[in-house]
Amino acid sequence: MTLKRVAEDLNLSITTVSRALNGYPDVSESTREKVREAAQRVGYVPNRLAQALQRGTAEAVGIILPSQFGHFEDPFFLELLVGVGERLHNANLDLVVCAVPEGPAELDAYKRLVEGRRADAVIIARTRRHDERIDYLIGRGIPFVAHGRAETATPIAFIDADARTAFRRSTRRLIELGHRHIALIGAPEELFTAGERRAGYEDALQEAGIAFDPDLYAVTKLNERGGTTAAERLLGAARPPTALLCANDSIALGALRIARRLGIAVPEELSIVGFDDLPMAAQAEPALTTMRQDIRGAGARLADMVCARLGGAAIADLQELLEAPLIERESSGPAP
Amino acid sequence: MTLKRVAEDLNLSITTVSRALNGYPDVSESTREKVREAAQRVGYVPNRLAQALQRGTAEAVGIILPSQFGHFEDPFFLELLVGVGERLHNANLDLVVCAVPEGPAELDAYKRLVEGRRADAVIIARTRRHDERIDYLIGRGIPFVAHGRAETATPIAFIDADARTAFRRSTRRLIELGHRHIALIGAPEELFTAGERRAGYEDALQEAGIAFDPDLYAVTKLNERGGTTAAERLLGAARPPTALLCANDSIALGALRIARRLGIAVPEELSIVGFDDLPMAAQAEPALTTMRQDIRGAGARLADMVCARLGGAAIADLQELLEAPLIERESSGPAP
DNA sequence: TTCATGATCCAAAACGTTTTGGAAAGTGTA
DNA sequence: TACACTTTCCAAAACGTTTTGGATCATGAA
Repeated sequence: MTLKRVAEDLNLSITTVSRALNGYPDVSESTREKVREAAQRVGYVPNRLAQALQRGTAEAVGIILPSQFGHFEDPFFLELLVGVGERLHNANLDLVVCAVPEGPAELDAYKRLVEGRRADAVIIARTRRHDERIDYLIGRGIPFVAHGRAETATPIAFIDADARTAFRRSTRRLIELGHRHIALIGAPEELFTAGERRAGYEDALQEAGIAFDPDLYAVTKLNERGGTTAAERLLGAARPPTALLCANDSIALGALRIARRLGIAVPEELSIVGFDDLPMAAQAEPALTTMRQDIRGAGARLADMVCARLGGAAIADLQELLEAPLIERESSGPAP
Repeated sequence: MTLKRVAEDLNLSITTVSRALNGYPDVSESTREKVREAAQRVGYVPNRLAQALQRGTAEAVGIILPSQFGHFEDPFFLELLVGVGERLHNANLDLVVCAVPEGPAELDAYKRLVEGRRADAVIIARTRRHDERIDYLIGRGIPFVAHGRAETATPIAFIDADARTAFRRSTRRLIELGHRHIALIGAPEELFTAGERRAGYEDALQEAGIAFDPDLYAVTKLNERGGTTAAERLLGAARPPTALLCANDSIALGALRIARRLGIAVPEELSIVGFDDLPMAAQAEPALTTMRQDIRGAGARLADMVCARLGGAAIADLQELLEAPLIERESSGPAP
């Protein structure tokens, strides 16, 4: 059902029907009412493609989901997606999702999305320190908003958890509990957040006068398997740590499993702390101490920021750092 | 960069440029090469909105994600999404995602999506026995594919796990292990799959000459909390069951937690069986016996089916029932 | 020479919308 | 009456693509 048909039914011009429905003042109230009624009756819904073409804007934002995430990271992404999607829907913007394997295909997908005018802006997540996606987007002048920061020449719009502060606070708390041998299972170093987490950890160590010990530092993928292998190595060392700070809840859950397998009591012999506060963190046995991130809320803010960006807001006003408070549960306690 | 600009650069008509790029035979190889080169050089990417408008097809499929799923069900949906998305991307179709709260807004979102020509077809998941979404889509003649079945007057295209067979097999296995008091924590009865699961359970009971006992049947939401409350009630009864068959891994994990809290040993005193084989099922303590569903694979098939449907395939050829084999892990064993 | 044939190319219409720049008719004022 | 203004409407262009239905020209056959 098109505008033309509605216009013909009413013996009006397409122009008038269009303007009646869009609330222009140059159409009389009586015809406007007639048009509304007719449109309603025949079930007229504007063709968004035609609208978009005419307006020169797609009324949509794109997001890529890297399809080979480890399973245990998934809850993070879906939460983000739901947060973003719901808010965008309210703003009458569509969300176009591409699932592509990480790698060159990913960049290509962004290109298709925006240069093919399918999306006006994109959202990217899990930023790397040097992120070719961001370089590309900046180079092309494509509006985007990131979940996570990056090292870029020009500032970008982002929302991110203040992981540095959070990790400093958690480390300090562990020190307060008497721990001196605190290991960090960090994220892959190409991720921006990896540096933040490590920096926070080192900040607290330094404040307490504890030297950073490379043997107490491991790097691994942000999933459960990464947690198991890293924890296995750290806990098998000559002088094993009494506390394990993990970049991620998934990693922490993996560590928890290894501890159980090795017969190490948590938290009596070993404290474990995660990050994200995934729903399953509270369900773990023992319940996981972790730093909380409101992922769905971040998604909603991300959507708001995309709208603001499309509305011409300055990038400087679109940079948010969110608190990640420490939630102490059963997996952490005083040093043995 | 538009077709027009490329044409002007080359002193050719828009028609010729278009036809050159689209491989029509009525353009000479030499000009085709020139056009290709020029398009490449200036970074021409066709405007998909214009293409879509002209072709009368959106080249996209829609999917709704009901935004208030319980957290523990999420992995299911993301897996499905990734499976669908990846395959659609390969078919050069976009995936438009809407996140809306369940309820009337959901139907509205479908309407917007397809009547606004934003999507050519839609995918729906978690079908209900009488599903107003399906009625709507059939009524409007909108192509769709469902993950899950429904009771409809006309046949629909679907892919679904054969839960009835799976539950029959699992129940039979429990009986084989000596269980006679087997409880079922079923899904909300408006879901189509709820009936299937219960039917499979009852089939096996009947085969073994065991009467169905309403006191051993509970219904609950498909999430972890549902599992805890239902299990609490069932296990607190006068003659508690020795085995718990759950509609879902999430429910099973909730039940597992309750058993632990009540000091009931699993599997020595109580066997627990789930459904889905979520990644976390294998990680549970004890590892969960469950029926496996290849969710990502189902997503990929779903995408294939949508393409087939858009290509004019008959609905009768687009109905698939998938095996859900029993994966026996640590949470089930002989009856006490 | 004439005519059909093929090989290349192109103008224009169409998809459904929004917007521009009036036109027509009515109303009040001088 | 003549004029300006307001109200209400509309034709046509535009967005970027695909497709239809030729047009043009060279080639070879009759």
